[in-house]
Amino acid sequence: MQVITTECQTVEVKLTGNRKAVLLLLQQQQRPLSAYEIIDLLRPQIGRIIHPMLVYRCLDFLLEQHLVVKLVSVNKFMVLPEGATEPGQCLICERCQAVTFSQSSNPLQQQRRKIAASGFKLNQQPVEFHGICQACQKDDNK
Amino acid sequence: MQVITTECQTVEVKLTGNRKAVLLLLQQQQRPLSAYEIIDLLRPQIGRIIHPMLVYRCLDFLLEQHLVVKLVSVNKFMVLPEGATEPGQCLICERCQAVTFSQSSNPLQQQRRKIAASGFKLNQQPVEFHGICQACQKDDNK
DNA sequence: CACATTTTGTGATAATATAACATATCATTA
DNA sequence: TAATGATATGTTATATTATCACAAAATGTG
Ligand SMILES: [Zn+2]
Ligand SMILES: [Zn+2]
Ligand SMILES: [Zn+2]
Ligand SMILES: [Zn+2]
Repeated sequence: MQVITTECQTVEVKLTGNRKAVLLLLQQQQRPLSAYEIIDLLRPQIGRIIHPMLVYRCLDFLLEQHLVVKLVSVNKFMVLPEGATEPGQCLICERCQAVTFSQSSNPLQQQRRKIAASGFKLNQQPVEFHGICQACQKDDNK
Repeated sequence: MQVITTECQTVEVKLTGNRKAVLLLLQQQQRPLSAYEIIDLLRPQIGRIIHPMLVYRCLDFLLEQHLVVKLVSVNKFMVLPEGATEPGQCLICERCQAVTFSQSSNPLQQQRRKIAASGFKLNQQPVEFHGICQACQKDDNK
């Protein structure tokens, strides 16, 4: 057993070797990774072929523990940045794929409460907004 | 050339046979379909094998024209329901996969303005919220 | 018509994700 | 400690979603 302190909670979880490796990688990278990027980055560390199933199973576990979030619109996984409270929001640039995570701001929290009041039970994953980031807009004007 | 009147605009587009078939199917079904569901449903109508590429190309065109929206978190495509103004929001049930489209309500519009003011240029696709619908919650309590 | 542009047809392949089943490890208690 | 059940891992195969590449056909324009 091992105590993990995250932004939103202190969890006591059985963090086996594989699960720890996936979590550490995501913590090091501080950016969203696809399952297959995780496989490629982990192979040198672990020193043998890693099957997709193994990584997906680790990710499922880490998602259940709220240690990791999935960006469902781009099929990538990330740890919550330092100091983040759930569930937050992400701005995803469709040009450069940059992802900016931030806390849910007031209107979004209000929207979530409104949805909850209607009887729909929201999950705890970030809401994903898609568009073009400021940098890419500037590039377009050149 | 052909004039199409949608919820948000009247577009004059060249709607070729394939594109028309995909659009009509989505209009008939009034629910989100995956590209491969579209292929399966279209085959009997068209009478020959339809390649994925063909369907994805039609969908790309219809997306560009804002005749269709993509639910990026579940890889499905739908026409906007009668009377919808863009960009709207969707509630997606993770248990039964039911999708409920609705207009962006006030707090969400406010949130969108806030994001726009920060310099991020949002696209016109619906924002997708995930959770468990009321019906599935009731089922769980049995 | 000649020519450029757009659309279509088609095969191959990439990227993402799960099913199924055998084996191994861990936890509980007889 | 040995038996047992629960959990985790290893592995192969397969399902699902999406794009690349290139040739042929249709369409628009002067
Ligand atoms: Zn949490
Ligand atoms: Zn960008
Ligand atoms: Zn539109
Ligand atoms: Zn449901």
